[in-house]
Amino acid sequence: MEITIDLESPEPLYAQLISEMKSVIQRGLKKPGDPLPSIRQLANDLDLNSKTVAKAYRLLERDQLIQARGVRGTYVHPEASVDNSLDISGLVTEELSQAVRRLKASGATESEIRIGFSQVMKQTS
Amino acid sequence: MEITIDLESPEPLYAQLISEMKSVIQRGLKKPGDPLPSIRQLANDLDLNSKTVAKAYRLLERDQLIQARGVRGTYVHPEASVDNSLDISGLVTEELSQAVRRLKASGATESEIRIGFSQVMKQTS
DNA sequence: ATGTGTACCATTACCACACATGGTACATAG
DNA sequence: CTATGTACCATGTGTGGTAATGGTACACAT
Repeated sequence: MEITIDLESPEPLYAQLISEMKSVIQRGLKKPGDPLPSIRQLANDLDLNSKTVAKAYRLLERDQLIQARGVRGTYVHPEASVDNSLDISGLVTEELSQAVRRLKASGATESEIRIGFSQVMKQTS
Repeated sequence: MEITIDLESPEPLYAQLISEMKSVIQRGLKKPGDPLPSIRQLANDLDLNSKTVAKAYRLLERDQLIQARGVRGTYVHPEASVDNSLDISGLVTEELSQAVRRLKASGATESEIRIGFSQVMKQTS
């Protein structure tokens, strides 16, 4: 699986793992339908906690790059888009920067925007 | 000025002061054009730091509730709207909750939204 | 000269959050 | 029976931001 994790990097471990997995899939080392190592297996190989690997798998699945078939294991998504069309991270940045730009134009302070944001996140949770 | 500040409250001191000032103005205890105590004076009376009072005054002025005439003191804004029409705080909440709602509908996690938000705030500053 | 609003510099304390870890448990396909 | 993904419980650590403090300085109206 040619995956390396740098414990010294400021980049979160789960994020590193996501990048590595994306790279493996997009370079064709693993093709749609191919089985992937189990969470516990990969955690053991990379010397990571299983929860960390599970988090990476969970996000990769939501981005349509892998497919968790429950008890039957995890596989590369049958329609894994090499150019991930639904880039949720980019969507988040886009949507939020528009909102922030509008608010600043209305005279809102950065502090107020931060405070309002945390309030909104408290309510909706 | 009948203003009380609760040092034990989780509510920030400057926020408490803003609420109290709004109450005083909207109840008509201070009418448009009336002079207000100076920053240092009020800070001394309430036993607060002058920077804290200055912060409250600064935000109140931006909301058109008071009017700072520089060296000549601070006064209740001539057109202090009892129902503050340009409620920036409300605008912030409105705009942000819409954005958050859209993002959640797209499958974004609360964590991702928080991360994206802080990234946006870093860039725009 | 005095007091005004304002603008910098800085530090301290606190709190929320992300990150990562560990343990346990469950239903189920093989 | 074994291993799978998943879901809870919990803990510790580090980081970043807010809040509040203090000091100093400036231009200026009275």
